[in-house]
Amino acid sequence: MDSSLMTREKKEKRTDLPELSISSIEGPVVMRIAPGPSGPLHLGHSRVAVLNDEYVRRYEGRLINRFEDTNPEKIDPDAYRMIPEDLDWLGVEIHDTIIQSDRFERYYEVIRQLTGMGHAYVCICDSDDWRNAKSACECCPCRDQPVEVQLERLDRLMSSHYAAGKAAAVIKTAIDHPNPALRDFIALRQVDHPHPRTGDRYNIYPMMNLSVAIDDHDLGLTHVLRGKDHLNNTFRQEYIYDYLGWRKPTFMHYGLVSIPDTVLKTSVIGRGIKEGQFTGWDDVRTGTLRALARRGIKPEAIRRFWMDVGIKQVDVQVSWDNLFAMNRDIIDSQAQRYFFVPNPVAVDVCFDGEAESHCPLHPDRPELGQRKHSFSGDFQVHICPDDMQELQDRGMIRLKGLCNISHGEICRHAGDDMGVTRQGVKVIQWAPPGSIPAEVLMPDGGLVKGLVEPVSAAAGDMVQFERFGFVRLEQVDTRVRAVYAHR
RNA sequence: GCUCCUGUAGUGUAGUCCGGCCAAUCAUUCCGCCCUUUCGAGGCGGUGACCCGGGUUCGAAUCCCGGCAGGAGCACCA
Repeated sequence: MDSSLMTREKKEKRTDLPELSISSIEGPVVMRIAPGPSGPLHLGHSRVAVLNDEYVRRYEGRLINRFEDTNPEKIDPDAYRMIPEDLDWLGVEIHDTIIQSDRFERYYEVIRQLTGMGHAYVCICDSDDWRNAKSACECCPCRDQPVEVQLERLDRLMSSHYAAGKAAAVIKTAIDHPNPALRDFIALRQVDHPHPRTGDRYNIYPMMNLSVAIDDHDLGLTHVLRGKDHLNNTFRQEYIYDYLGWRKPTFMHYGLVSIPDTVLKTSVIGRGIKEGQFTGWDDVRTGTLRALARRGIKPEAIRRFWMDVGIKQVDVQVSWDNLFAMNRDIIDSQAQRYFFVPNPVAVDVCFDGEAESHCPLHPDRPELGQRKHSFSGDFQVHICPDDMQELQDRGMIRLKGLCNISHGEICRHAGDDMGVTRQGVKVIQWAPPGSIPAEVLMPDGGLVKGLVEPVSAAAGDMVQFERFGFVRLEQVDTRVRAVYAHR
């Protein structure tokens, strides 16, 4: 038996998410993620995906991906393709996919049913008046019309008799509910905007509280896990469950996520791409999963990160440090080491002899072999400006894996005694003759140019540029292009 | 304004339901030291927190009350 299914002892450390309440459900656990197809997924979205996925795996249940595309004005048609790609990259296993724009008839059926039961009405008041009445706990004139009138109006609404914005189907809750957010809510309205999937076949669209309640019920969801920004939506949706006598899933709400130092908002990124400020959905200045993937952040690190954060209702601020630490832990043993010299300056070294440098491709894995460079007589290497300064100040520096060089009137090979490092001589990376032009794309969008020794890793690999940071190689041929991940 | 949710180190987290083993866990950050021909990895050590005030109790991070603070919602977005 899976030990995680056993009730934990009081003093036992929690290493996992808390248990789901499964005593009251009959079949398997069914959960869902419900992205709006307005763009690709970003780091914030990945939390709900990972957590749902983890639960479904643990209980051997099913995970449904539901595209919530009931607002035709906010849809990017590419998102229907990009989101599954992103989920796949994250390692989230989807057992079923449904699209809300396939289900308009069902939503119409339910709103008609609710109207017939007297739980919904069609309001044809000015929307401001309706809202103002609500905030004063008062009904608008439409609310108390008899059911026959409401059904008639619903027919008219459905046949576009009213102009968009002039009428809406409204779910009754309690007009004097103490929480103003819960007094009557719009369920259905007309939107005159072509839908990328259904064109102009439908122009009556459900609001999310209607479609979500219906779908969650129809799909047999047992648990709904989402952000607590949906708390009031849950309360609204529960009215629909209650009116129709539906059994409710267990609702769980985790705290809000704030992610510093990055652009997350899909609409902002989309606009930025159109206007040329961003290079695309994978622009490293954004927090999309595509951007993180490009930087070499592994999906396993993201998963570990969200598991560590858990499902508490406290708001959290994402710590890039923590995420990077988890990523470093994953990639460190795989990443080959290379010398990259940013903003290189040449150093001519006076030498009459022969030497060969030896640096391991990975310091902890000698079996991977070494990078070797041979020297005979005078030679030239490149080092970065800070190290040049150090060489001048101290008069000596050690080229890692090769030799020491001294700085006087001219620079000289100064032997291979490693003991000098104990006297504080710095050990630096250097670019041998035959190095390749390289540029590293930094998280702020800037480019660091330099030289890198010949690289035997391939595009797509993570490598560590020693004393610079971990990068993901994007191009390796006559030049090297890489994207900075973290230190 | 109203309603709801939440307050443990810089950040994330454990403990809170069922009060004592909590002078509070783990990770990360930061600072030392060791090791290492990287500012990576590894090892050792250190700094650092129970929002405040009352109450109950022999005993409160944990239970109760009151403050305060933060967040969310009050959309014909999701």
